[in-house]
Amino acid sequence: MYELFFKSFRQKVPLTVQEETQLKRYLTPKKLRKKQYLLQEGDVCKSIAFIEKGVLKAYSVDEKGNEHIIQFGLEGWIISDLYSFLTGESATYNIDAIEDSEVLLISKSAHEELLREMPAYETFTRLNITGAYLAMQKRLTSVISAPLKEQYTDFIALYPDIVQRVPQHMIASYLGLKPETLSRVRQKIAQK
Amino acid sequence: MYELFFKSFRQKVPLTVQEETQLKRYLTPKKLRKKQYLLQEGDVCKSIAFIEKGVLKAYSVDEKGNEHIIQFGLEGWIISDLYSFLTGESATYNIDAIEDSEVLLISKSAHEELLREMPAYETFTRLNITGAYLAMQKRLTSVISAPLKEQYTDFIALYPDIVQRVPQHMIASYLGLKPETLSRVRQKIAQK
DNA sequence: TTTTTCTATTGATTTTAATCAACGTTATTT
DNA sequence: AAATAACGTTGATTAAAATCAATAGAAAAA
Repeated sequence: MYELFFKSFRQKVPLTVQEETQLKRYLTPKKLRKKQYLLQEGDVCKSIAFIEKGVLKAYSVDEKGNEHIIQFGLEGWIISDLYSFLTGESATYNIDAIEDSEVLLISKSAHEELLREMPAYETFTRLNITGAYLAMQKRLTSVISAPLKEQYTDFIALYPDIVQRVPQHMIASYLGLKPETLSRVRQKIAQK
Repeated sequence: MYELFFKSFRQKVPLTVQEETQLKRYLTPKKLRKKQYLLQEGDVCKSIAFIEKGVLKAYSVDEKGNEHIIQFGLEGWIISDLYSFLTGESATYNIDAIEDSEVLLISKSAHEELLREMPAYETFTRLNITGAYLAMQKRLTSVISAPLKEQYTDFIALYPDIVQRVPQHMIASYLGLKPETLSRVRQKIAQK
């Protein structure tokens, strides 16, 4: 249940056995059924979730009821409404499971204590957020500059596993377009 | 020349006088004329820049020669091609000055040494990148979900100072649309 | 199994943004 | 002061994506 978390941690920062034992006490495992919410818009985000197994999505819903997916999360990724988590304001995103999933939760108090008391955890956090920032910057660059076809081909090149496991209309939502449009983009790509 | 940097630092993390003195040795001030490059695509990004004065922009250029602005930087902000800085690969962004500007440069070796030796600096870095992440996430949400009018009104509400100091066609570029289109969006907003 | 829901595709039409071109104004340079 | 470059706007046209509607297959639930 904790293997992936510690593997991922050690890849970034060395960790002693004592630290691992200590750290484990701060983690709360949770299982999610497909479609189950981890967080609902309006609630306060009480924890960061490390994904041990499964696929989740974070998304907002507009006035018309359309979902806009801001992030997918797979095994080894972290998912959360970070703004809500850090500020205590109510969440603007929903998070739910696309498949049956298992996550490790780190509560706010756990997070703060770990940051204060375990330097390795701060480094782990810094590296995680840096990686997330770089990934998002790449995505944003693509959205504002690349034509649709490239955006989609870039996406499948970068995240082939997501394409396998997630329905197309969700990928369309992630790319900021309608399912019909993505279907047509795919058709055009296939012709060549 | 260093006031804003230390003010910004102290707002995030407490800093002793000794630490401040030590830190100052790692900072290299640099003045930039309007239009002067801080970084050119293809070069390796050798430093992070803290902006003491002025306005800069980071942007990519596509095959057709169009600029796509990924980030503006004002006083108190940090600007860099972080991916290039961290990996040593050549930069995909250009950075140049929109106004005459003054920046403080932190080289890669300085950055690494500070991270190793000064815990306050790691915290400062973590908080900076977290803030940048949250700002970019908000922007990305807007790009994939909001209609153009809202994107623009959100932008002017969030960054009125940028609107004052930066030509409109650059704001269009930042929003991922053509200057003519932004002009028409503004016209429609004004009618109401 | 049968029903229901979810999913991807296609067609016709409307809406939206890009493109191409021209123009007047304001800033910079020389 | 004159010349040049940069900037913002407007118009006409083309291209791209959203919308509305219908359909068929696949997956999940009853």
